[in-house]
Amino acid sequence: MPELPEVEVVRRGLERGVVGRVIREVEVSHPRAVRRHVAGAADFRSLLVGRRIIAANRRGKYLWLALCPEPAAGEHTSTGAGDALIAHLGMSGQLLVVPSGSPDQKHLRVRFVFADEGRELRFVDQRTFGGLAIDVGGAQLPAPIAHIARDPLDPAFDEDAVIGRLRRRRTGIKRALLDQTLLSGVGNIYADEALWAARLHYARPTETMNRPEIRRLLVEVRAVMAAALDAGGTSFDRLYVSTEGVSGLFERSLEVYGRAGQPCGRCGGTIRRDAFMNRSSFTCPICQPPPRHPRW
DNA sequence: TAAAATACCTGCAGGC
DNA sequence: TGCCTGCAGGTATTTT
Repeated sequence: MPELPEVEVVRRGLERGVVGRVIREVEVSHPRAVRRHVAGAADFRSLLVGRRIIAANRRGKYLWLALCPEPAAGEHTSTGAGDALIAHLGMSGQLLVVPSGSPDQKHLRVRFVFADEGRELRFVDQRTFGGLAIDVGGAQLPAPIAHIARDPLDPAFDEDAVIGRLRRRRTGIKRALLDQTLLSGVGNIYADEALWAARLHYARPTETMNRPEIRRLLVEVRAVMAAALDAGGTSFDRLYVSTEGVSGLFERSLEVYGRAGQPCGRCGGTIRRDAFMNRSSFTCPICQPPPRHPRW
């Protein structure tokens, strides 16, 4: 599932594969893929044809391609300054840069053809939780994602401010980690991995945590994300791949996620799976004992 | 106002 | 073989 490291791998692939190129044609084959573009698929297409991509950016798990304010010569009318093509991969979205003419993927939703007739950009999404949209004038930071907090790998991440906000919450620590308005980029996999590394149970009430404890947790969040980034991300069932279609290798390094019934690599305890927020949490019951007064 | 619950989706595994 | 159920989970929306 794409979390911050996976999305960053994709962003780097887009930087290599599509930045600097002019879009010649856009085919939307599944309207749900552009449902967040309320003006519809035809408008989506008309805003993109003739535009040059000038940057590939990321905030948390959102990506956006900044578009040149001026259209390419002889092509479409400009819509004004710096629009943005926003992308979210959801659970199963892929942005692939592939040779034009290569066979369509089963769940191909949107195809981008470029004026240079080189490789195509394809948005492929099995479960259609992801999607694309245009934000007019949003090249710097699109309005629909302005509420997303900075991630722990962002140089402008304000750790002291995040610790303060986290301690004012009245909820469980994992819920807080997954709240993208508090800090972004953390999903179910890396939340479980970082909590294991910090020896914290997911139901630990945030208001009982002191500053050094939260700081130590954020160190582990950063460490697990950086290691995953080095490995090219985590892939399950090939639902996450890079823009070149390559799976990540971090699954081999997971300590708890998806390892219910197996021994903890630190203490030998048996890793357990609990239902949590309509999904799963994996913990070592010895390294991560539940708190006396849990907040789920 | 904050926190929690729910809806949105498809493919697959497992049980019967 | 075919049907059914549960599960995967990020985000927006609704409810408490």
